[in-house]
Amino acid sequence: MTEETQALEASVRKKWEGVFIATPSDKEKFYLNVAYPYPSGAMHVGHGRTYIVPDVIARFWRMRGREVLYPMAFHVTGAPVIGISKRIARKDESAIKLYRDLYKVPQDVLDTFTDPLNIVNHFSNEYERVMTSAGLSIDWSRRFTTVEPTYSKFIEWQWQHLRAAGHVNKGAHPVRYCPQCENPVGDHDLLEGDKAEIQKFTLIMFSYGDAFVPCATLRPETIYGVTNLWVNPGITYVRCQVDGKEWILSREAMEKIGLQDHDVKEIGTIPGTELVDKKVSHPFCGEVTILPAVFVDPDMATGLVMSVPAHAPYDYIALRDLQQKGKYTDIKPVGLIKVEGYGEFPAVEAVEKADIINQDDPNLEELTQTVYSAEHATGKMYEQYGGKPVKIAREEVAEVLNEKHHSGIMYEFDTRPVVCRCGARVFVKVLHDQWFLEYSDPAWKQQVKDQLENMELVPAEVRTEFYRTVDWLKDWACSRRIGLGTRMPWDPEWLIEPLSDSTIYMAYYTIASRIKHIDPALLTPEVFDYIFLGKETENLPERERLDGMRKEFQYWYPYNFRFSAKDLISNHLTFQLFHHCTIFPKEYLPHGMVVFGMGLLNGAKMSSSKGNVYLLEDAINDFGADTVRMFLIGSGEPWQDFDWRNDLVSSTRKQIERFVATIKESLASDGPETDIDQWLISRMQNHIGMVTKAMENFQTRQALQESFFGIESDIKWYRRRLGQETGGRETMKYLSSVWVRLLAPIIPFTCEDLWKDISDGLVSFASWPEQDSSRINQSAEIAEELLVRTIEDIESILRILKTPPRKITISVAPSWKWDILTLIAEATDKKNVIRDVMQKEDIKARGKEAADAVKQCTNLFHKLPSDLVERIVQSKPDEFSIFTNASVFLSKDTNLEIEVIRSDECRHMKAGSALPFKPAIIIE
RNA sequence: GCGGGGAUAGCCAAGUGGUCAAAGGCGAACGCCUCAAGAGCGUUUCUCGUAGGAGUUCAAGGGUUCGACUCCCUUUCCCCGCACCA
Repeated sequence: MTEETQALEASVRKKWEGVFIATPSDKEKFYLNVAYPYPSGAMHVGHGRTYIVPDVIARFWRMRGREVLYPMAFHVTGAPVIGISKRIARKDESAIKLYRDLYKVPQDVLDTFTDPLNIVNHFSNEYERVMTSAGLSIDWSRRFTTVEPTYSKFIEWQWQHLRAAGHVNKGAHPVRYCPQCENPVGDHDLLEGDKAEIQKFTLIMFSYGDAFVPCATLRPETIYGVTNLWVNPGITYVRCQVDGKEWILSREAMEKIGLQDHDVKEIGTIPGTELVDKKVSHPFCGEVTILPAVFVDPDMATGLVMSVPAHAPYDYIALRDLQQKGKYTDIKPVGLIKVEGYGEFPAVEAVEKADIINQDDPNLEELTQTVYSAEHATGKMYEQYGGKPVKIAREEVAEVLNEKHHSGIMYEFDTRPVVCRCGARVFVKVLHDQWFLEYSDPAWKQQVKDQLENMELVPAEVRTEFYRTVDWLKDWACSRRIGLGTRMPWDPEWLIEPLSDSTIYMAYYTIASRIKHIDPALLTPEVFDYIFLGKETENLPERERLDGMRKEFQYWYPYNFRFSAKDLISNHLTFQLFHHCTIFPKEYLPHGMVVFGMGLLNGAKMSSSKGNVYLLEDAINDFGADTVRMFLIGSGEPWQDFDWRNDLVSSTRKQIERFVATIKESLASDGPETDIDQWLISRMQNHIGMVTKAMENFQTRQALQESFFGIESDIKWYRRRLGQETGGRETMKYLSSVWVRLLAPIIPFTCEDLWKDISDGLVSFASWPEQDSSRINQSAEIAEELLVRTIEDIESILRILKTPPRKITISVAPSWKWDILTLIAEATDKKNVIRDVMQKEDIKARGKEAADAVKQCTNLFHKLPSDLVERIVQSKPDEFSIFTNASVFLSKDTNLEIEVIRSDECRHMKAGSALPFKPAIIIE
């Protein structure tokens, strides 16, 4: 960025200090907000777009005379910064590198990062500073963080309402858990296994004397087909007391079970070999033998497997291997499921058909999948086992087993290993006393769906995704042990989960600047009930202030639009609807949402951990804020993914410079007004209309295209038409004033600076240009259109002409050809129009010439844009005088002599081919 | 795997039945300007063409239609989400 730009931006920033503070007024309001950032690191250009797009919209509506509120706050609740501060405290290389080198945190500040609050405080300030330098017209007086006592009071109030509405309930919940960190771990905390899902196994308890041998299965309905158990003879199993009963299982399994809501105590060991050939029993399959098998993994579930050879390929293979050695030949598969396309023993058939040789065959895994999904999809239990579809039987059998036959649940990952960032193995742990938000509640879901029905969603395609998310949402565990945040008001052992505390804060913005002046201790639920719900209670404190807040809330709410990237559809954006529906009355429910695409950097995903980021501040320093803004806006519509490419940005800078030069030149212009001015002014009306419409629809890229390149190309033509002359004084003034205002939302620094030479006040608050239909000059536009098209044709001919040209003759079509075109254009029956036209006496009289003309005109009709045909047919431009008037220009432009004639007054054979709006061109 | 959204010229992207060889921007080439470079301006940028035209294109294949980038079906590939995490 040049020093000049730097100085300009600094001076404009000064002018903007404090001016974007939004205060309720007589004007209509426009309240937009964005998902607030979690300030754990520096902003990159991807964040930049997230906040710049809404800023463009905010600036647009401000200029259209709305009272605009664009607030910002910081989400500092949650666990990530705690991990970061720990890593920095223990001098973790990669963490320090990231913060010191990439985010450029000064060493003395970095030293304070051992306290997580210092991290978020530091970056909150950075965010505000960088956002300001990007020109965001944010009302900073409403800034807050989510750990301020005042905000916590607001959260407590919200949660009491949620609980009163019956949406918060207690339960147990399986989570990924790191024993070393003593904390649940999320995807981003994992070194390995981030795709692993928690599977819910049913433990089938086989009796072995007084002890249980638990086998874990995903298919409890197959218990009827169990012919034996599998044990790994190579390992040593443990005997332990689980909830007072003796179990035999692998050591690994014992440790896992211990995390899953069971009281576990080891009492001895038993080698796998000792279990071989022992009998176990279960009421559903009788007495079966334990057989040896090497495929049994002690680290998978219980380390003991029940065998259903009729329906499980692995089991069948293992059994076959033994039987081929002449052992256990009395064991026969027991079929229990009828499957389309298979006989009595699907697994047996599948294995034999696929020529599986032994237990190590790599195809076995896929084969198992095929058989399992076939059975799940179309399988039906045999009559003696209930006759129900597998899908249903599975649930029912599990239930019976749980209730009457000591079965339980064991959770296990579907892929392993799962490893925490700290290096330790991650297990499934069942957390007790978890609080849940019951998003599964159908009635609550319905409220959200009803609200979605009334909402404006941009782009329209996201609507189905929202509905699907609502359907798909299950209960959400909303309490945490670790992290920053607000405590559950009725159970202070727990913190409120960070996504759950950020659902209605848009309402808090409306009062954020005023509530700061009240002692948090006074902020009882009754206070918020009054502010947000208008519910009176006696002896409310600070009544005057509360009234002010109540008024302000009523003025701003509901918000008009919420902006966010599309990855938040499946959680935050939908959660906030649930919460709004519960807390607020109908008239305060959200009005609309705009969903953004994602950002790429030089074609690759932006990722701080991989170092593939470009900091917004660096971008602004390198190119200037307006260039960054214009590039981001121009790279795609908000909902499209965009790619920041350093190599393409610098041309944006040049475009802005070109714009500035044009405006300065225009303001200095003092020529007389000519006919062509009418055209330019007319075109401007067009652009104003288009830009306004695009902005109203959040099509910021379209708005930029129209306001920048659309106008620029008109100016090019205007200048070409003027030749050496200077532009008309008044026209140029008008153009400058309109153009600067149209671009002000996108490149506000540049426009603010230019505006001081155009009018008083700030362009940020200047009125948006109005389309003035009285200044639309149809005939001027048509005349120029005709000239442009004709020049294109002339150039096209000159290009392929080898002989040097001397003179151009333009021959315009006679009026009877215009009649033909008009008839064609106005005909309702386009198919038979040729015949109908030829019926006309005066046309018919012209014979073949007319027939050809009809054909050509039909052709022309299809080739020209339909709105243009309509306009020219209506106004019937006088082509002869248009070309005559422009002949000096044409002659200069082509550097050739120009003659304009009427085709019926010329004998040149080409002259007769003239058509309406497409004169014959004769170059000699 | 499941759900949602996509695939248009070197790149970004507009375009939902004839107006389309397909807007606009970027990039590139050439010309003008200049001592020169850059900027600026102009032209070109699927192929062919000594007259404004013709031919082949809009992921691939098939279909509907007088006519498809646009509607339907199938396939391939890409992006987003799949949860306790911001």
